[in-house]
Amino acid sequence: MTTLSRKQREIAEREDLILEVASKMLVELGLNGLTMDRIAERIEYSKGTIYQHFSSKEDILAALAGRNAERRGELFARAARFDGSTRERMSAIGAAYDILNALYPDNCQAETIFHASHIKAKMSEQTARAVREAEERSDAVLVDLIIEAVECGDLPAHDPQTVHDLYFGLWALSWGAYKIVEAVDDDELTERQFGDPLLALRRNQECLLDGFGWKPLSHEYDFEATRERVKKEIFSEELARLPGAK
Amino acid sequence: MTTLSRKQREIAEREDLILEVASKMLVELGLNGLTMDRIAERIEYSKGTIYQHFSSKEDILAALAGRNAERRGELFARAARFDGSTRERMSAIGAAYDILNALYPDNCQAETIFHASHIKAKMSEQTARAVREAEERSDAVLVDLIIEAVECGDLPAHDPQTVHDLYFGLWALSWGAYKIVEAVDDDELTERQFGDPLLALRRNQECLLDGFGWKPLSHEYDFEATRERVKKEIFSEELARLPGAK
DNA sequence: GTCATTTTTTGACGACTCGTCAAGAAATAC
DNA sequence: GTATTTCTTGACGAGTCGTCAAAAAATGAC
Repeated sequence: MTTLSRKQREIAEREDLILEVASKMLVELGLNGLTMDRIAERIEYSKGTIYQHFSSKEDILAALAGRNAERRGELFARAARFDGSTRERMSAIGAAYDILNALYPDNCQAETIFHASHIKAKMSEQTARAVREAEERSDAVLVDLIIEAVECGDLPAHDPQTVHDLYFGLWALSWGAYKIVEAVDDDELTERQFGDPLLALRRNQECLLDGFGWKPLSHEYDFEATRERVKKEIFSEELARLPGAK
Repeated sequence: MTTLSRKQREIAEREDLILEVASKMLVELGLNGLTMDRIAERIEYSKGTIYQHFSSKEDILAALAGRNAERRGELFARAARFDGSTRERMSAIGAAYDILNALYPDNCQAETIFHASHIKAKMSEQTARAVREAEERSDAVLVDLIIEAVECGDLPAHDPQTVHDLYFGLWALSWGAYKIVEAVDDDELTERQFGDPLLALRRNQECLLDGFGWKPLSHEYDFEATRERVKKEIFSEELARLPGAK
């Protein structure tokens, strides 16, 4: 019994190792730079062993994407439980998204690559569904909070589409902002006189919510202070693990 | 003389042909499905000939990206000349972006892939610069309009960062929205009960501009009507070329 | 401890890709 | 009609993915 579970532990550990190495390699060298031989070399197992864990390169991508979606769902759920107005809780989810990107930038990129490339077509329906379900759990937190805001009167909804629109808008804005930052080189960033894009994102999120009329509006309330509270009260542990934090 | 120019014409035509075939193949089969041998087969020339036009697969991507940025710049410039308030002209640019995506979805995707993958690293600085410059020309139209709106008082700017923030926000929102639509499968789209994502994008754009206080606000003015005017007065030719238009 | 059986690991292999370049084909010059 | 230049070709080396027979390790029986 102990022998068997030890073996299982070893297998699980190796799977983690593969994913860890793969996600770093992906960011370092891009999708084409991520090769099975190279992974095999770094984990000091042969290629055949990797194929016992994952059926293909795409399968590794899917595992990374799913893992990231799981984590996002967990962070979002914790953020949504923040003690404050519906709008403050939405800001908390914004903070959670920032933390996810700060803590696991490589896995966030992996999830994007998984969706962007024609990778899904190459995989089993089962694997694709697992990723999708994790993403749906994460999305549901956002949608539920918007619905709650409408129901309690914080967010006016003359139009039944409002919930969907805002959900889509926040997603597009936040995800788009992070992907732009990744796509644009560092030297191009300074060349185009960008300031802090993450600060710009926060301001745009608040303006978007203001535009939808979600109370309290940003000039009536200090949501930057809320973000600071969120970091302390909910994500202090995660922030401590951040490279920049000392 | 005529002989030489005929030859040059042939070469230019073949270059167009390569790019056309490549962009379609890219959307159809993804970045990995786009192979030099396959392009060669479809254009009925050998691989070596392709390499006389483009130094690598990445170089083809860069050409597609540059071409798309050029076209965007032209469409944006025309939209910015629309006869109306600064905010109406911004909606016109929104319409221009929609038209670009509708007319050349493959090239829009190519530009994204160009930025997303680690492709830039594999190219000559010169080629990368050409793409960047085309993109800067396109961006400048947007930024100039925002500056104009601040100067004429339509857009309040208590903060000097406003111009940059709004530019970044509009970019992230619009680009993010289109990429989400691409990334999500059609069946997933209905499964998640999405409505029309392009309508959702327009509403979010208006709400974002409202949130920034850009006059006139969307409840004071019918910007959907403006979009219709823009389509008729500026982009009627492009719209006629759209597959859906009859 | 030894040997048989099962499980795990390995890396050589076929099929495919990129980019090159010597040799062949075509166009041009004389 | 021939010599020269220019263009085009596809076989090639290097590198990739995923497979699978054979080797190695772990397990079980005595």
